[in-house]
Amino acid sequence: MKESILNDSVFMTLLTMAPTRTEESDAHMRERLVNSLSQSFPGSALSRALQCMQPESDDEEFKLEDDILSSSCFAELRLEKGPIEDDELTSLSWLQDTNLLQNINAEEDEENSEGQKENGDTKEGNHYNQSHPPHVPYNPQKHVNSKPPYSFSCLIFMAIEDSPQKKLPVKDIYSWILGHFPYFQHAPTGWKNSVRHNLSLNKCFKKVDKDRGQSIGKGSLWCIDPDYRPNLLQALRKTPYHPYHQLQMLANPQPSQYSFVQNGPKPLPLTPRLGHNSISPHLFPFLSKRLAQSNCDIDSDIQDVAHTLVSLKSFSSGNSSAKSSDGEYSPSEHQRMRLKRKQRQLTPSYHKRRILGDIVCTLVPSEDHTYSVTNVLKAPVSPGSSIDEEYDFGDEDEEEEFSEYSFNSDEWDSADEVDGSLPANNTRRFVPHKNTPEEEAEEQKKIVEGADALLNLAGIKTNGPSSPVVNGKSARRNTPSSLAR
DNA sequence: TTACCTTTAAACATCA
DNA sequence: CTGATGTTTAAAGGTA
Repeated sequence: MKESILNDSVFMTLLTMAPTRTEESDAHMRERLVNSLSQSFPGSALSRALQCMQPESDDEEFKLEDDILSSSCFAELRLEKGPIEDDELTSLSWLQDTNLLQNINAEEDEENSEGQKENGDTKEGNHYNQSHPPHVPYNPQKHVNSKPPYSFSCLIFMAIEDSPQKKLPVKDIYSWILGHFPYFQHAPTGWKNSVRHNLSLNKCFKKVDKDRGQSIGKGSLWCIDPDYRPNLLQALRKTPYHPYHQLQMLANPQPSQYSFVQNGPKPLPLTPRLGHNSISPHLFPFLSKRLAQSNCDIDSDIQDVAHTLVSLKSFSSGNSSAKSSDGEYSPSEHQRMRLKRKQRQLTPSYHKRRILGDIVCTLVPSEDHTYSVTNVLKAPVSPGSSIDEEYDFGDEDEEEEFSEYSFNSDEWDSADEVDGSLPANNTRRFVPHKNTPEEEAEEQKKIVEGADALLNLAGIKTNGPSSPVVNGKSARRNTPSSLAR
């Protein structure tokens, strides 16, 4: 299954989080990073690229082979090792985490320890209702004592989606859950109440009008409200053990996973176990098929972003004239436009409403599948985040292309609003925003800094602007939210 | 701290 | 009448 995107957060992180290491630790880190990643992802483009990226000397500026990066580390990494959940890439600290360089090839140890833990559970008594440990891939058939990491909404959604008719009576929803999540066979009976409670209160589910000729006995058939189906898909996508979660273990190691004990770091696996948690066609024949249909290929986004960043960096660092006398960076207009386009596509306001197949990407959890979710799809536009403003390049030609998704909340013509609430049809007018030359210069500077950051993260020395260093760590780690402030 | 979300429990009504 | 189903309310815990 080909999925996942390099989302706005990732992009913003790459653009803004300039890694800062000392020269000594930089070379050391690079070497260890290459070694560890080569083991974790043998033969991957990432490994090859990292191998190629080892500079011959510290003072020799490393030349990046565009095709290596653009062809692309991210893309192949995802294809080989499974797609990556959006949020997982937001933290690139794992690249700098020295723990990453340790404890390779300990997967079997964890499997064993997990097995021992489970045995211990049985010895010590059942631990039902325990949440599944975050660092262990969840297998519903295996971890029968662990409470599934899915909300009841997701369970119901999966059950209904996994049915041929996409509608089920409560009884069959029970059966599906019991069949796919044996945990509930021994769980307290209250879960059925919870299922009914969810069906009743959650707006994502609705009863099918009873067909007179079709008697199913007591009760009604339940189905997914088409308006909210994308939200449920998105919620499912965000669950911790969704197939796109695999690199989470690498990207955001749980504290317990890498916690140091007195005798040193406990060896725990870093090698991703991919495919463990996939929506298995075997377990979920209809669901897996439908989810697959809901995905889209956005590899080109990532490749374009990487390629454009490299090109921009190459331009700015390799061509001294790229920086004009007044301090403004002048990347080629073409590249700038491409980057802008990608940037816009990856900004929250774009993503907030960007529909990937059937998946609507929301940043607000309440828009996923909550009881109170309102008119998410019926309101295709909403006030954009200030990130858009921050990264609005003010190009009018491009504005038209993206005005549907990105806009500034301050720029709304609020004539339709009476008391701050959206008008009934949620239609609002957009007034294009124009940046001042100063803003544009600042944004261009950020692009170059971002390219620097990306290359630095890959262990490539650059001559570009860098962030201040404080104790070996970046003095300022920008996040999309901090940028928005 | 607050607001919101999710889960759980419970009471009650309706229906087959 | 019984049990399944559906609705509603409330409380507790988690999270942003």
